[in-house]
Amino acid sequence: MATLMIGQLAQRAGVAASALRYYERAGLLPPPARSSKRRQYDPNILGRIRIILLARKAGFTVSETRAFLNRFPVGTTPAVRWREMAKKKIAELDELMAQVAQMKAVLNASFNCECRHLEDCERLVAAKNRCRIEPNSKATGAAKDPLQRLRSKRQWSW
Amino acid sequence: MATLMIGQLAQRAGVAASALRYYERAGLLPPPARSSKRRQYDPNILGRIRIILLARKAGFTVSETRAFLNRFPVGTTPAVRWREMAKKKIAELDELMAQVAQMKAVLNASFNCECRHLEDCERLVAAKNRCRIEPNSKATGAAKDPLQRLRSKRQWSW
DNA sequence: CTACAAGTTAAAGCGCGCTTCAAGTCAAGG
DNA sequence: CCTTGACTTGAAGCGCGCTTTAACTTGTAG
Repeated sequence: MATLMIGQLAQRAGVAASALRYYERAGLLPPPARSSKRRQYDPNILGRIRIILLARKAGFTVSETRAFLNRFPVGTTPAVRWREMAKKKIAELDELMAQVAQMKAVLNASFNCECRHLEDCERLVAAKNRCRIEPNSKATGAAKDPLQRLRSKRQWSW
Repeated sequence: MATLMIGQLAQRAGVAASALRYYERAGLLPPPARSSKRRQYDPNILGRIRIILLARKAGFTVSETRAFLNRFPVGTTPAVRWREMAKKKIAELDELMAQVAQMKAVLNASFNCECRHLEDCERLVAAKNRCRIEPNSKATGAAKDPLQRLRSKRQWSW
């Protein structure tokens, strides 16, 4: 019955209050009622938040999640919306998997040489021999942004 | 014999001149000789550039690539350096694969409901029934940053 | 009445790998 | 001499998903 303030809602949903404000700005959450400027949430909104988090877990961007929520013709059932978007997302994920597999191939196939110094490798590479063996060096046409980011901590002070 | 200006080198290496300057600042490429402020490259540097690009293709960050090039005890052979770093990177890639697999699982298992409206799903979710089925909802302890980015073009004007 | 906790906004920050821009320098060709 | 084009630098920009900060307002407890 009682409405929730943003902090309480955030706690129940397991996200930061700032994230909820962000979702509101981004059009994922409807602007709630206010009591003297403060947001007063109907507890039912938790269902929606959980769906948003589910979409994020599935790999959808915020923008895609917004599309899922409000960009389909009215009457389109959630299941239909989801299946349509999931299909595309799965295709993207499959391509990502392929790129990752390619990286692993490069990791395993390169520098199986016995050069003592990097300079030797450089010369071999230049001479088209291999120190590396890019498994199949036919133009793979990889996306410019292979994946990017598995980053842990930064350091720029070497 | 003739030295190369940055534009020519960039063309031969298949990268942008700005990238070469960036690599220099980042410590991947040694500062070349200069003729009236302009960089004059020994063509042999191409070997090094190709190695840098190979490392990037393998999924190493710029910082990791720098480590590969100059952070090992002198005398460590390229092969040993590579294998050590590749081992860690492969572990990271495997975790990424696992996360992607998890996403696919969520994509396939969710919204297999027959709700007509999202509100129905929200209520079901709230009632702990499922519209979604997170396959095994035991705490998976996923990293906060699942993967991120498969982004195509932006739009923020919805 | 006075603190304090929690809310509010707009704007800036982060991380990564470059790219792009502004403003200037310089060499060679006509 | 003047143009043209390639180079130079430092700083800022991009994209994403929030978080953080600064500066302020409010309700509530004591």
